[in-house]
Amino acid sequence: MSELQEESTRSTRDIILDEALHCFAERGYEGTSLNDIAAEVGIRRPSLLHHFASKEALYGDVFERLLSEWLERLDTAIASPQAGWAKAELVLRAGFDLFADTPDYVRIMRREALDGGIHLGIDFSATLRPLFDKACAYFDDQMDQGTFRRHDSRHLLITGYGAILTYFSDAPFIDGLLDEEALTPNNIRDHCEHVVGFFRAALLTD
Amino acid sequence: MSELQEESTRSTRDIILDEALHCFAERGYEGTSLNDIAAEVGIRRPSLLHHFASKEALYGDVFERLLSEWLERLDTAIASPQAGWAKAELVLRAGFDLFADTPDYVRIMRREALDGGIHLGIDFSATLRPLFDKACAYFDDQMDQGTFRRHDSRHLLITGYGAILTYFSDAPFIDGLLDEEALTPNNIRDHCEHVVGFFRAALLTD
DNA sequence: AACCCACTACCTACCAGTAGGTAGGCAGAT
DNA sequence: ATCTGCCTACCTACTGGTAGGTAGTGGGTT
Repeated sequence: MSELQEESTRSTRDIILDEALHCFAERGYEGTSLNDIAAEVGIRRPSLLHHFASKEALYGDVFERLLSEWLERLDTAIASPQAGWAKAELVLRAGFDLFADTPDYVRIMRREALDGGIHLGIDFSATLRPLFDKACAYFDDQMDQGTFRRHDSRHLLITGYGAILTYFSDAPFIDGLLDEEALTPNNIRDHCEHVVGFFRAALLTD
Repeated sequence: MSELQEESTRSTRDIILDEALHCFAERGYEGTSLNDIAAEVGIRRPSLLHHFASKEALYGDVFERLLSEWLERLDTAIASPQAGWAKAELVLRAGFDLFADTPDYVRIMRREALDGGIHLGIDFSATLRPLFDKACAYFDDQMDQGTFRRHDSRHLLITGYGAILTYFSDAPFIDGLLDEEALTPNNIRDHCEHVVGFFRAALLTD
């Protein structure tokens, strides 16, 4: 009931964007046909192409929403006035919350990383690059000060990126390893606590 | 010259398997057409279908080779008689070498994890499950003995899996972050050393 | 009030191109 | 003479995209 009401208030364009995100995340760009998306929305393919010029344009818009939302949420976390481990933990948890809220984004992001961004006109690693460099500088600074144990900051960040993202992107596979659903709130929290504890142990010398 | 000679000695079937692996890894199952593979081999699509009953069958055979090779190489590493951190490091490095030798396998594996194994009749997480459980038992044992710092062994392994695999699977994306090619021997070695050092710092209390 | 006009959102019908897969023929090796 | 490996020609199903038509809406004008 409330869902119907919600659908009637959301614009068709937004509904299409949401369903397209889900389809692309689930089956990839090539694995998703415009018919699939249109069917999910409840309209015909030509009607969908009335709102978006082409499949590529639709995909581009989906990805643009992703990047802007991620940048916004991560930027506010990074801008926090804390320092030392407290700040690293805060950003780590912010990233975790972000991914937990938008697992479809994580999966589509990973697919794009796998494909090297061929479906997008833009080079999206360039978009995330400033964030990456800022984080590198922070870790280097903390390691210079002796707050953190010495590691190669760039490889450290890539390791962290992989450790967090994988849990969400490979959820179907992890389900099979854990014999339970990876993406339940409880299991997400457990994995978050583990990663935080793991990074704390690796970075702090106490 | 030597490549031509090599191609003439390898059976057509093996050449097809190699090219299919590469195409599937690069562009995914849906993103790869049988024409693409056939063209790479230098034959027509119907000739390819003379060797493999269908696209699914070909993909299944590619994946079967992957799993058997991985299991074989990891099993020998795991069966090593060492103990404590030495053994963990040995397995870590064995995994790294394995992935560095077969980056196409890593990418196809990741795609399958993303898709939840829909292209395979088998549940491949079940195939890797015994290895996973064995590794869990080892870490639990070491942590009980106090050799390693206490962590949740299952989440620890998933974190490690993500940290190592991501570097290879997302290489195109990481290229953009590092401003250099991720998969050069030098950079692979650097990342390996980082991951080993990172895990050592997280697991050992010294 | 009645009419007209432009506009939006949708539809059916169609296009060319490509997908995976099949049928049948042909050349060379055993 | 058979078998193997490849070929061309063809099939059906489906892809992204287009053409053209049709309801319904909202604002002016008469």
